[in-house]
Amino acid sequence: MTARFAEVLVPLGIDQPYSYAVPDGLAVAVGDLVHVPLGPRTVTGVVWSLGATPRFANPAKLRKIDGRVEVEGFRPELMNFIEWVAGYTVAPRGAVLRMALRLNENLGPPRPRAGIRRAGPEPARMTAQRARVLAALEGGLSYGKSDLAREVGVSVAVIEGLVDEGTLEAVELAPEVPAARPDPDHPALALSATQAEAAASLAAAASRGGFATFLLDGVTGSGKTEVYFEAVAAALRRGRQVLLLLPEIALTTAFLERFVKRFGVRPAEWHSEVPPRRRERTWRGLAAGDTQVVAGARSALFLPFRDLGLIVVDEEHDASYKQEDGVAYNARDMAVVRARLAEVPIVLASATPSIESEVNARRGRYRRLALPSRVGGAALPEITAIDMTRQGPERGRWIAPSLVAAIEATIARQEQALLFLNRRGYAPLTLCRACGHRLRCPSCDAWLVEHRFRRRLVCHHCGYSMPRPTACPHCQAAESFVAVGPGVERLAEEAQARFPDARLSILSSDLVVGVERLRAEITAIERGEVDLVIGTQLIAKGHHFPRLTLAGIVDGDLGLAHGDPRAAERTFQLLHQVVGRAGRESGHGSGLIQTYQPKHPVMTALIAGDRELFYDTEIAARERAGLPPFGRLATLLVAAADAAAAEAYARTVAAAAPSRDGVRVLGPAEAPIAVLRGRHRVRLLVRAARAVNVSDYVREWLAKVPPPRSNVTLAVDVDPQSFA
DNA sequence: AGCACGCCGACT
DNA sequence: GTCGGCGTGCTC
Repeated sequence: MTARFAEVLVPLGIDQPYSYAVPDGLAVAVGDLVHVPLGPRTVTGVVWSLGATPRFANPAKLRKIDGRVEVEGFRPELMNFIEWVAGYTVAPRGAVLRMALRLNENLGPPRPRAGIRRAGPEPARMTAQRARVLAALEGGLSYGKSDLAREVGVSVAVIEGLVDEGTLEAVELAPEVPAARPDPDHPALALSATQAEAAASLAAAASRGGFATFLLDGVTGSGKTEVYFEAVAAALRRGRQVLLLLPEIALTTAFLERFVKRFGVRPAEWHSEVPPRRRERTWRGLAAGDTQVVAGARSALFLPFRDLGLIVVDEEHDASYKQEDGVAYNARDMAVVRARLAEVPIVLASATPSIESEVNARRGRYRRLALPSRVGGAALPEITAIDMTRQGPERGRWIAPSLVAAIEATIARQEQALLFLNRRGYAPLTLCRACGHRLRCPSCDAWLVEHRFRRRLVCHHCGYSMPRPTACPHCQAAESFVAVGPGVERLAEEAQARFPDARLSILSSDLVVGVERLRAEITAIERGEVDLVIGTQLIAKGHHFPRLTLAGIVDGDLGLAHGDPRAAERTFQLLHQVVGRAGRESGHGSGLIQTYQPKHPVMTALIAGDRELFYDTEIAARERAGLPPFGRLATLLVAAADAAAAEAYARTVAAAAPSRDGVRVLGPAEAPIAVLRGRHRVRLLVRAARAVNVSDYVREWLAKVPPPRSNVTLAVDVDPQSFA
C-alpha cells in the first residue's frame, strides 16, 4: 500500500518534521530524500515517517512532495543518529540533518551555492554595515553568505543588498575525480610483535562486527596508524565501509601517503577544502556503497554510509573534534554513539588520550591496546625543565642560555632543532611608552597582536586588522609603541641573531600562506635543508622529521594561565606531542621546557617521562572537583550587541532554571571573552552530577523561557570544551 | 537557513 | 512623498 502523507524533516533550524501529501504515483519510503516546497522555495528533506493522516492540523496549508531524489535513502542507523545527536546537544533535529545534507544543492537541480566575492564598484549608498562586509572581503576571500554575515555581525539582508547592487557576486568552484577502491591485500609493511598483537585484536573485532570501543594507546612514533590500518583491511574484506576521522585533515599529506602505501590508493577525503563536485561524488558513493573508505574531519561523521563497518578516531584527544558554533558537539563522543547505533567497532587512537577516554579505559569500558615503545626501538626523548626564575634569558630575550647552547650543539652535530611557541605574530601586546595606552580590538575584548611580517595589528578573535599607527591614538605621542612579550616572529628575530649561520624555517599559519607552500616547507625540513624550525601549534601535528633531535618549548606555561578546567590536560597533550617530534628516527631525542612553574604537575610528569603520574593527578583533581567525566557541564551563552540586553535576557533565563537534585546553575557571569565581534557575551554554567541527564534538564528549562528578542542569541553547549 | 514583508530614516 | 536598507517572522 502507498502512504498518503509523509512527515519530512527539512534541513533548517526546525525541530519538527513537516507534513506533506504524497502525490499519486509517487512511491516514497522512510529515509528517502525528497524535494519539498517550503514557503517560496524548494528544499531537500528526508522522509522521517509515513502515515494515513498528516500530523499537521491545518489541511489548507498542506502541500505536496515535488519528487524523490535519485539517491539511496538514509538508513535507520543514520536517522537514529541524527535524533540522538539532536536530543543530546539540545539542537533542532533539522539543524543536525543539515550537517548530513551539507551538499543538498548538488543532489537536486543544480543550484549554485552562494560563495561571495567582490565584483563591482562600491554601492551608491555606503553604510557602516556595508563597509564592514566589504572590508571583510578585501583580498578576494569568498565565504558562504551566512558565514560572512555572522563573521561581520550583520544580517544576511545586508549582503543580499550588495549582491543586488552588483558590488558582490556569487561564485562556484571546479569539478574533481572520484576515489578508487582500496585493496586490503596490497603488500603491507611488516609490523613489530607488539603492533601485530594489537592489530590482530582490532582486525578480529572488525571481522566480527558489533559494537566495541578500543583505546589504541601508543607513544609518539609507535606506529598506531599501521595498527589500525589492519582493522580497516579487515572491514574491507567483509565488504564494509570505514570512516577515518582525523583532525585538520587538509594538512596531513603524510597520512594520505601512508594510506596509499598500505592500500594502493588514496581514500576519499571529506573536509572543507574538498570542492563541491567531489563532495557530491563521495557523498553519493558512500550512500550507494561504491566508496569504501573516507578520511575526513569531524563533519564526515554525518555521512550516509550504506554499510558502515568500522570507525577510527585518530588523535582522539584533539580539541578540533569539538564544534563550538551551530550545533555544539564533540565528534569523538558522537562517533562512539554512531558506532553503538550502527553496531560496529570504534578505535580511538592517541599518544595522550583525553581524560575521559583514559578513565573509560581504566574502568574497563574501553578496551586498551597499548603500544609502549617506538618502532625500531628508538628511545623516547629525555625531557628537562629550564627554570626561568633562575636560569632565564636577559630582559627582552626569550631563549635561555642553556637552550641556546643545546641548539648550537644540535646544529653542530648536523641535526635539527625545533623551537615551539604557541603564539602567532610578533608580540601579543603593544602599548604606548608615554601614556600606557594598550592597543585593543574595537569589537572584541582582546589586545591587538602585532604582525610585523604583514605590517599590521591583528585581532586573533575576529580577524580585524589595522596598519600599525605612527602615533598613539590616546596621547598622540609619536613612535611611542613598545612590543610586549614574544610571538613566533619575534622569536625568529632572536634566533636569527643568535644563530646567524643556521638555516631557519618559520611555520605559522599566517606566515605560510596556502597548503602547497606549507607542504613544500615541510618537505624541505624532512630533507634536512633546515637547521632550526620555529613554529606554532602547526608543527605539533602529525609530521615526521627524521633529523629532528631537539625540541625546545619557549613558554611551557602558556596554556596553563586560564581558569579553564581542561588547561592542564591540553597543555600536557600539546607539550608531550611537540617534544615527541624529537628523536623519532635517530633514537636520541631531547626536550627542553622553559617554565616558571617547574613544580607544576604537568611539568613534573613531563620531566619524569611519567604519563601515568599526570593522569593519576589530573583524574584525582577532576574527581575531587566533580568535573567531567565525574560530573557533567553545560553552558548557556547569551550574546547581544547591547551589553544590557544580553545581561537582562541572561537574568530572565537564569530565573527560570528548574531546581533539581544534583544540579547547580551558576551565573549569569561575563564570559571569559566578554566581547566578541562586537557582541557582549554572558554565560550560565550548569554543573550536574554524573547521573543527571543534562540535555533533558536544559530542554525542560528552555521550554519555560521566552525566546530571545531581536538581536539577542542563546547558544547551548552540552559538554563544553572550554568555558569561553 | 532564506525569503518577503513592512517599518523608518534619507533623499527627490 | 517615495526609495530603499535592514530587522522580523514564517516556512507543512
